Formats: sequence, C-alpha cells, structure tokens
Amino acid sequence: MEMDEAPARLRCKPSWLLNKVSARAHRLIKETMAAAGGHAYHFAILAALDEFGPDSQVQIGQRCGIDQSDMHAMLNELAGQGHVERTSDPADRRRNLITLTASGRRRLEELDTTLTGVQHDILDALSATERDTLTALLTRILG
Amino acid sequence: MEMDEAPARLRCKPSWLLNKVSARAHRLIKETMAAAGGHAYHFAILAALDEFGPDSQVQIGQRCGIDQSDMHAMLNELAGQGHVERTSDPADRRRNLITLTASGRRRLEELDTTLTGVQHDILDALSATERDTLTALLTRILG
DNA sequence: GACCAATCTTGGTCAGGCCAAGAGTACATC
DNA sequence: GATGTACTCTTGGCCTGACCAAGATTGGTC
Repeated sequence: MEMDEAPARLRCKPSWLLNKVSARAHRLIKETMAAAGGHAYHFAILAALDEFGPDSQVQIGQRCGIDQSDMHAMLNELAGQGHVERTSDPADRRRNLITLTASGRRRLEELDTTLTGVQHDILDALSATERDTLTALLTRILG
Repeated sequence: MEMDEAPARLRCKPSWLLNKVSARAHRLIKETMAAAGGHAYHFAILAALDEFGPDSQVQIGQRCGIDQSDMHAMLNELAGQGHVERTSDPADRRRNLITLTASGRRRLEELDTTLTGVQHDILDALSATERDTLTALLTRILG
C-alpha cells in the first residue's frame, strides 16, 4: 500500500492525483458502508427519493448516474430492507413507482451522518476553507 | 451519460464529486491511450524508469502504485514493443532488471505530450491558477 | 390494428485493483 | 555447509463498478 516517491511526471498529472484520491475515498466508503450493512448507491437512491419524491427507476438512475440494471439490484436490496416500496404505477403500468418509507427516511439520515463523517477522514489534511474550495472546483469541472 | 440534477445531499459530498470527476478523466485517458496503442500504466512505468533508472519490478510497482501481477502484464507489453528490456540482474538473480530503451524514451515523451493534452480537456472549466490549486490540494490529500 | 417508444428485467461483458500460491534465489545463522 | 527465512517473479485467480443488449410488457400514435 505504501508508495515510494512517485515519478514527478506522474505526480504532476491531475488525472493521476484524482484517480488515487478517488480510489482511496472509494475504499474507505465501501468499507464503512459494508460495516453499516449498506452500499454507497443506497444513499444516493434514498437521497433522490427524499429530495424529489416518488419516482420511476429510470428517473432515479438518471439523477444519480446509476445504470438501470444496477438500479434494479440496489432496489431489490432496499426493498428487502423495507426502506423503499416498489409498486406498479397505476397511471403508467410500465413504470414502478419507488417510494421512500419511514424506515427509509431514518436510514437516509443514518447513512448521511456516516458518510459525512467519512468525508472528514478523507479530507483530513485540508482546512475547512480548503475543503470548500476543492468541492467548488470539482463541481465546476463536472459542469 | 447526461445526468439530471443530482440530489443536493449527493452533490455536496466530495467523495461523490471525486468519483465522478475521476471516472470521467479515466475514461478520456483510456480512450486516448488506446488510440495511441498504449495504456496509462505504460506512461507511469516509463516515467519511473526515466527518473530513477533501471530497477526491479517490485520497486517500479511501489513507486507507481501498480500491483506485481499487473506490472508483469504491462512489462510484457512494453518489452514486446521494444520500449523496455527485461534482463536477469547478475547481482541478484531473483530480480529482473528493467531498463529503458531509446525507443522507450521517445515513447515516454510521446505519451507525456498526449497525456498533458488530455489534462487540459479534463480541466477545461478551470483557469490556470485554479488547476494549480486543485493539483496542490489533491497532492496534500495524498500526503 | 399496426407501429413505435418507453420501462423494467435479465443476463451478460470488461477493466482495474487486488490476493495467494508456487518456484527460484539470496542471505544469515547455526 | 545445511537449514530456515526473506525476497522476487510468475501464474492464475477473484471482486467490484460500470456498462451493454435483448426480451417482455405497456403506452401512445397513426
């Protein structure tokens, strides 16, 4: 895991830095969520439902950047845990209407607290203002 | 690919932003390198050899953060393209001494130019100073 | 009714990052 | 100089996230 001094040509490439930092963050989050019996996608889905209300699977997927097939699997898990209900939309029976349950709303807050804590660990080396700067820059890049 | 407005709780998580930005960058680089008949790892390895001289596979791997088994595969490719020579180290016959060839040095410059160009595309939305800020922050995080 | 479009489901692929066992070599210690 | 430990390379694998495609069902249009 520990790395010797990386070549300068590598260290100066933002893409390389992004990749390394993202990988580290991803691993931390994965472990944390696994320990909480969850998945990073769960948080994204619950957050979308909380903010935009009941919706179809495609819609949620487009909001969160999750593929339909992955969405399917995640919703199976969330429904199994009772955090979400999947009912056939009476207004358009092609769709499944996904709705947040009370348990799901509690779960969302729980995961949010956990994840916010992990952010702190990831950005340990930065001050509060620097964290804001980083967030702002990344947001601009995503455009 | 195009995403609707993501939930606020998601958008404010640096880990999520990092992941998305890194994914986009990774995809761009992968395509670019594939078009050039190469691989992102090739650049890392060549850069390490250029900066630190001939070395063993483990050493190069530790410098670049590449696993030994992946290193093995990458060196097969690089050696096959004549950019690197793999000889048994006479001083310690457990080791393979990897040395950069003239062709490899040219290839390194070529890939460096290409990759530097891609960085520009990735960080299109940022000014020069902002790019430096981002690079500095990420470097600090990697610590 | 015939056709096209949208949605969900299912069953894959692919690459990156990682792990583990085996075989060969070096070295230290006894 | 024999033995045990540590190191290196090779090989073959696993897991996850991200993606893609085809089929079945339903909605809407002409």
